[in-house]
Amino acid sequence: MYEELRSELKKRKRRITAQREMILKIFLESKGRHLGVEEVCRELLNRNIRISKATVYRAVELLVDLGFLRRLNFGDGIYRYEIVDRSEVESHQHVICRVCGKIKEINSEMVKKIVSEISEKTGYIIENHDLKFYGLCPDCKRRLSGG
Amino acid sequence: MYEELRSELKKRKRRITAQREMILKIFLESKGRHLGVEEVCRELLNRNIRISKATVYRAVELLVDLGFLRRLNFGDGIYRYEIVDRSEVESHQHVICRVCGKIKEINSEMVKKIVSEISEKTGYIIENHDLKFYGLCPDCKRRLSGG
DNA sequence: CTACTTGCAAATGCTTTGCAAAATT
DNA sequence: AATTTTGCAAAGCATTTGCAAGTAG
Repeated sequence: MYEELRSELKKRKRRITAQREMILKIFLESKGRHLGVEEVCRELLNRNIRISKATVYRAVELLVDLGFLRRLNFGDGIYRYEIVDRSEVESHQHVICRVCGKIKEINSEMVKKIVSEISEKTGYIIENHDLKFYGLCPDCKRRLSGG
Repeated sequence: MYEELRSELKKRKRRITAQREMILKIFLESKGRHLGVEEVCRELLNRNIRISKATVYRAVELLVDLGFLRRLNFGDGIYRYEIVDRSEVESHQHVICRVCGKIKEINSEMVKKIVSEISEKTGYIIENHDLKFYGLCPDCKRRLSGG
């Protein structure tokens, strides 16, 4: 993935820097997590690396542009990012527990159907989607009903 | 709807005020639109009513709590709100044009199926969802390909 | 009269930006 | 050497909050 980052940067005449590679590394090593800028900085500090917040903001924006990250918005006022897995054929959706905030990723078989239904009904070309489901995770369900 | 607002406010021992009713009125008269706080203030000013932004923020939060409004997040850093139509049996989804920003509401028949699929697969109790589809609307499609 | 609500201005919190110093090409 | 990137501090912007004055019950 680092090689791909380097070649993308070259293609766009942007520079290869240690900061950009480290930030991508954090995401590669945190698969399945959804990190905000603050958390990226914390992960970096855990590895004894200090990169300024401004640089992290600029790097994640660039990484989204280059297609390495996807920007997520769970409605808590913080933009979070996740790595885009290029081997992933299907998209995934997020299921979020309203009590503990835990996020599960799933892969519904129905999504392709829904997308073609919508594009037929509306005439839009659907390029992208953002599907979130909110509710109670099994643990919180148990905790709340069990006592 | 105003009567329902009054009775909900009474039930929760919150006060009935002209500001709260006016803000609800704006939404009732803007069905199908997705207003942010700034736009609500502008609509009020169009009617020669001045309500402070702080009050609008507090009112929409209350109206969401009471179930009259739904908070939306289209990822542009602004919370928008839409009226909750209680006669509406089905939920609706938003289809957003990435060029002109136009938002179409649709009602997919597949949503119920996807929700039950997800709740089976994950064990979550799904209470709510937020489904957005991004792409090109027919107009922008024509404009972009046609020249 | 009491408690809630409003409006203002200030504060907050995330994100962006200007600029000089540092790093890449 | 030229140009981009970084880090810092300041600015920006939507939203929230403290508080005195106003209003509903």
